[in-house]
Amino acid sequence: MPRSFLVKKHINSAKKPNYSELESPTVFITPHFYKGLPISVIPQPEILSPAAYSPITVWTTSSLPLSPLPSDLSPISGYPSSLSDTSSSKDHSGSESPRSDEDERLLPKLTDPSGVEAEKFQCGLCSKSYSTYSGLLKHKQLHCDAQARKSFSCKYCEKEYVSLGALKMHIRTHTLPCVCKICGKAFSRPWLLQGHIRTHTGEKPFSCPHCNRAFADRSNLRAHLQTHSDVKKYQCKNCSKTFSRMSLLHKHEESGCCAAH
DNA sequence: CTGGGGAAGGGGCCC
DNA sequence: GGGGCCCCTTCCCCA
Repeated sequence: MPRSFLVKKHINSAKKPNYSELESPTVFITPHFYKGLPISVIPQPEILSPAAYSPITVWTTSSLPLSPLPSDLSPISGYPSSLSDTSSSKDHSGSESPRSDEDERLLPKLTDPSGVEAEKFQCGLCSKSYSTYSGLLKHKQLHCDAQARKSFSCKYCEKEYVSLGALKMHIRTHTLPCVCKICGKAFSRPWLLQGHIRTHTGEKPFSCPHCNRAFADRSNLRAHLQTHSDVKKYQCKNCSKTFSRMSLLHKHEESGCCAAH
């Protein structure tokens, strides 16, 4: 039985990214094709839209909450309403609604949680003030956002990145363009899919030099090699006991060793 | 309960 | 700048 607990499956439609909507050609790799063929991921036009890469708007009024932001302003437009739950990053609903007039009316209140109707909208970068939100928005788009383009925010979750490339890489974790043709599981990167396909083929290219065990994943071999080592890599600060894995050390600490000292 | 294996996520680096 | 790879980390399961 393959143990792929962490794979984002497309079986439950509630969490299934709509690939046709994303216009993202998926990458199908079968074991038959896998060997010898380079794996490429076709860029996804949808995620290259300006909305996906709107720079972070810097609010120095210290009053504007992170959420909700108007969809046409927020760099994270379209992400689920349950922001506080980080797991929601996997729950991209794809429901994007254009900002309504009501949203526009709500904006001044968002900038002023004190309850006092805000009269001014101040630019966090140059301190210029505007009587209307749209005025501030125009100003920022025309003058000041260029200074804020150091940051790129994901449209599906609240994560931010300093480079467009890093953001693109991250967005793949939402769009999952690499799909296993055998079982339909989707992955963010081709080599993740490759590793997954090894679970189907049984291929284990990473062999332990100390025993006859082989592994499909290099990191798992590395973890295994620790079991051959007398001195484990991860040591408890309290009892000096060593562990082959950090997760084991964490388990040990959580089990009460640290509390007992 | 502990240790280890399997599978996968994701950031960073290098070409 | 993009893709591939490396590495670390996490999670779950099982013996």
